[in-house]
Amino acid sequence: MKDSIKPTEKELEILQILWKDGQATVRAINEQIASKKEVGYTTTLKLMQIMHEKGIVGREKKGKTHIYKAIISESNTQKQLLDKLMDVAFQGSAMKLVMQALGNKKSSQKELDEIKAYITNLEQDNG
Amino acid sequence: MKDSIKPTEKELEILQILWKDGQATVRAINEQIASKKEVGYTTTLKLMQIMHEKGIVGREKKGKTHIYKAIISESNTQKQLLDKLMDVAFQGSAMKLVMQALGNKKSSQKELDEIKAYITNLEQDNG
DNA sequence: ATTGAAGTACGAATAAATTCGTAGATATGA
DNA sequence: TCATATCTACGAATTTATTCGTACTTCAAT
Repeated sequence: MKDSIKPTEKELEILQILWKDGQATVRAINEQIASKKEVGYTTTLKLMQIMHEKGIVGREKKGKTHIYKAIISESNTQKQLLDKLMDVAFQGSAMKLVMQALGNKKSSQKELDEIKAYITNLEQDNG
Repeated sequence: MKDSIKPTEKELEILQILWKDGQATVRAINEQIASKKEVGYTTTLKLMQIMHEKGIVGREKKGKTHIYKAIISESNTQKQLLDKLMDVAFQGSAMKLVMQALGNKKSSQKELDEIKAYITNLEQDNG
């Protein structure tokens, strides 16, 4: 559970793809990223090598190619990032953060209902 | 409403103090920051000068001293940061973010109730 | 007027993140 | 086998953020 690594912004972009697809080659990831904004293949490669050094991703050799997958979990990473954001921008208050997030966006009735249900559930867990 | 400036982490630390206190001198801010972690006066000064150049903070001369205050609003900045986090870590879903935030922390009954009330309120606005 | 404490401006060192070129290794099909 | 397309490794340039030293200015108290 010790997961105090903080991925940089570009690293997160890669992680999101890995979380979504389960695993991927450098080329596959580079293609997805480059479809939004031009970026060289070796740039992505280097990033992934660094992430590997840091222990953020694992890899396995298949022929001459490496197949990567995320080592740190999505939810754990999300938790870390939320905690940090709470700290640096919401005076440490999770509630302020949640309210701002809810207010931000026109949420659909369905989404709001889901959240209420989720909260009710939390309350039951709490006792 | 145009507020597309993205403060860095250290800038945010300063902004939080300005939002909290309304206004402050470099010295006052440096003292608050330095109480957590040693940092030179001119470091804070430089940061605030840069923020001034960027238009993040305004200042007014009082004697030989500048009195600073935030130009960008707290809630607008929070919104930007949340949007970005949603993008880079929650596959763009506000709901995922909110649920994760709620689940993160043992929230008190009272806090959860506040949120439910807030949601009910939103629903009434919507429909 | 002089001096010292406290301010500002500014250049530059350092650190961290991002980007990419080049060299060399490896599989594959002609 | 040999050419070539596709990989990896790695050094290094660039960019952005952070930190601080030094020089100069300004106010206030003697």
